[in-house]
Amino acid sequence: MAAVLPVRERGVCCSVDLEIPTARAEELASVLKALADPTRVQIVLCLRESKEPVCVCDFTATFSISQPTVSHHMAKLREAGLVDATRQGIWTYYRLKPHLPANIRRIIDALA
Amino acid sequence: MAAVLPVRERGVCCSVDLEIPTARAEELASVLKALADPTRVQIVLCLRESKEPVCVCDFTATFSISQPTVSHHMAKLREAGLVDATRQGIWTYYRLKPHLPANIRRIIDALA
DNA sequence: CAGACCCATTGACAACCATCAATGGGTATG
DNA sequence: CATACCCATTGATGGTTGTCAATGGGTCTG
Repeated sequence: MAAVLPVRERGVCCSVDLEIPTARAEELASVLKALADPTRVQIVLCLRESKEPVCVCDFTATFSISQPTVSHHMAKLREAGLVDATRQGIWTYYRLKPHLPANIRRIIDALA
Repeated sequence: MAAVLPVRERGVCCSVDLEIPTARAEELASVLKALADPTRVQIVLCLRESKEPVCVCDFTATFSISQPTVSHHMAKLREAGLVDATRQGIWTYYRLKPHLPANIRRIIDALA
């Protein structure tokens, strides 16, 4: 169980190999930030499950937060490129963006 | 391509079915929050790749941030239950916690 | 047109976050 | 013992975030 620890020499620290470029890490972090809220997790999972786009007013009816806050959350998801909005009459419908990058899709699937 | 939108009636909004309980959404959000930083993404991916635990001083040598900031990031990952620390002499080694929940593991794997 | 409805934006505020300088505690070396 | 090293904590600061009240712009119904 106790992992064997590397032997080291005082005063000698080695740079670590980065697995991904910094720019990519920033992209990923921004997507993760968009998902890092309980309400947005619920919204994304709901959109993932729904075959049809979902109307904002239903989200407003579901969560115990104000309508502007729901709108704010939808905007966050939109800016992160995770969702897609369509207006029809007075209603705005959201869906998960089709053809999300595979790894983003995997993250979302892992939440369910 | 244009998705078919549900027909609605004015003044009638329906609560949406939540896919997961609120408590679980909060748990997931807290893990996502721990991952939602470029430096921490790099750290986690590095730990994921490394067979041996990694010494903090190497992270300090890798990123262009101060030592207290590195320490702060490690603490965040620790509090989120993602990593594990072992002291040996003057060194502190971190590794991904073994036996992470499968879905958390899947999220981390999706970052690579 | 008048009113009701849906939604986004703005402004404000408290809470949180990433960062650093300074500090202190623990550990090895000479 | 004195020094050097590694790391965590504290305090402070500028930036970001989640939230709401207020507002305004669109859109439909009567």
